[in-house]
Amino acid sequence: MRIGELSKETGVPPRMLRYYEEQGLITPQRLDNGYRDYGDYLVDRVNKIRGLVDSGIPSRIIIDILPCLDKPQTIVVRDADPELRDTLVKERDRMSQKIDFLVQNRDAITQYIEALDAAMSDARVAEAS
DNA sequence: CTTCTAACA
DNA sequence: TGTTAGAA
Repeated sequence: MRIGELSKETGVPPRMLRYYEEQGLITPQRLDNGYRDYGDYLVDRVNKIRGLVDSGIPSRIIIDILPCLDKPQTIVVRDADPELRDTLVKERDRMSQKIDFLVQNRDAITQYIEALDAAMSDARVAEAS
């Protein structure tokens, strides 16, 4: 598929899809006319990349994590970089923190929705009488 | 009409 | 990141 379709499928603007490529996150094939040609499997990959990017993980780290996203998790570590490990641990902890934050907000919203429903229910009763 | 690159705001 | 230019 071409960039427009992948953009619709993933919700990632074409501008960013080209940027991902520039960062080495994805390497689409090229058509005879020079247009980028994305395989269907890239839809899933782009969504995962976006998830990582949205989590605030720098692209250089994402490039290293990308292999872990592929189904066969045959992760072969050639260079055990202690600095990278440290960075990833920090990023993972930030993610956990963000998740906890989201869970709290979700619960708060859920409670508010329940209060809304109750209020609407009361209003309906009042209007009926 | 869609995409490409490069560059500006 | 959005947008715009001219070209394919």
